[in-house]
Amino acid sequence: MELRRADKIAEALEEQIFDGTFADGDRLDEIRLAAQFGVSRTPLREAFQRLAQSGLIEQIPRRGVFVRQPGPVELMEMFEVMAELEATCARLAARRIGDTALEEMRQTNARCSAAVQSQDADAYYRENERFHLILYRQSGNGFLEQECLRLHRRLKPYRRVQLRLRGRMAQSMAEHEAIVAALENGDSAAAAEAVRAHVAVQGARFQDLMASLKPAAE
Amino acid sequence: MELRRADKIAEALEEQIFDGTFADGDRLDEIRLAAQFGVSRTPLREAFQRLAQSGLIEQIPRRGVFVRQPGPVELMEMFEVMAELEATCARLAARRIGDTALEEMRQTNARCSAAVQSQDADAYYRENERFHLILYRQSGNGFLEQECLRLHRRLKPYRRVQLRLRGRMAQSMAEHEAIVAALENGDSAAAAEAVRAHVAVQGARFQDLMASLKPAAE
DNA sequence: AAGAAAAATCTTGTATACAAAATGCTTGAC
DNA sequence: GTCAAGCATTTTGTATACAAGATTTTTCTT
Repeated sequence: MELRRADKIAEALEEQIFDGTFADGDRLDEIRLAAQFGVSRTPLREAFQRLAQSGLIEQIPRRGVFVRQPGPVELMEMFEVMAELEATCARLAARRIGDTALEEMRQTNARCSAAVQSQDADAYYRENERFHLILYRQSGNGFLEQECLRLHRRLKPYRRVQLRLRGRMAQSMAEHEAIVAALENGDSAAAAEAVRAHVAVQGARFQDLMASLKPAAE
Repeated sequence: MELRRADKIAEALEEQIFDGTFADGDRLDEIRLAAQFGVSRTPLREAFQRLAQSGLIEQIPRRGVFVRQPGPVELMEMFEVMAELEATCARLAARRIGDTALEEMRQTNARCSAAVQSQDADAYYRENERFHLILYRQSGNGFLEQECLRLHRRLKPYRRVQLRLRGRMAQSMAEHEAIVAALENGDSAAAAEAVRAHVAVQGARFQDLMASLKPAAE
């Protein structure tokens, strides 16, 4: 990456968009924000470009940049794609994963389990993320891994909301074990299907997600 | 999008990277290129950022930007992801596609067929692209469609190379028909598998692709 | 008073000027 | 002659100044 400063600004703005400081449709004022960050317009505009490429803001020529929060439909679409990408990871990983990585997943799962027992949502969140990152890596496809990370990051605040739901942690946990089992057996189809079901937002979870919009603070 | 000028520059540079004007590892000189395009460094740097986000160049802080052509491994990985994304489109489209879109695909295929008969590679390329764009759209998932378009665009020069191979047009044509047939039957699994096989680069095609690197001019 | 046209203001897009860091070159010492 | 240190040059990153388009306000006409 190029600019330490623009990077930090982009990250900060991203956070503020996620946590609801900026609502959908809000215009981001270059001058105001530049003053706020204590920099000139130049690095700020560079940050804008990154956010635009991530889809978080929309740049309209000669008009300015506007926050673009995903609506229910787009959110569902993103989760659908996430489920498919991760399912692909699982399908590939079932053939490519090694013993050490499998063991790592089991250990991560054990820590997940401990978090469920102690009702430690933060710990669960951390270990759950770790589980998924391992899955991406074990696809053996670096490009796929990067794409997964990108979308994973984008959906972060919404996933967090979901985990808050009662019973979701335990269910998620059980699904993790099914995934590991399928990977152990080298069963590509089963692994893919288990991951798809784990990630997809459907039925009751869809309603829950809808009820939680706009997203709560990180 | 924001900047008409930076956009044009980004596009032009992209073309030059694709067509081999800039080789892997080449440094892109801001001042030189700015003069060449008749603009200042500012819009040029904005163009750089876009290319960096697309993965075409790498920006190293305080060092400059360098062309980053994908190597064989990364290319294979990208095709693998493309195959999966398109397979997902097919799986979803099998349930969601309507009669008018199916008819459109058949007509596009007919024009493909005509292009094969007249050995018109350009026409085939055009209609083949159209076929895939319809598939993306018919997934019924706008986000997925956009992601597919992004990667499709990125792989454009390499796909073009492949079509030049003898017999590939006819084979591709037959695969298109299998895809349409599966979609007509509403057979999600078959449609996904047909598309995966159509897009994936494996066996002999892998060797051909490797032999064609670096990519030839558009 | 209402609507339209024109001017003033504000905001974005671009160019240039300035600052800081990295590279390369020169010079000196061993 | 070679290596290192310091200086000069080049190049990136940032700030500011300038230009052009968009918006708003004001004023004039009907």
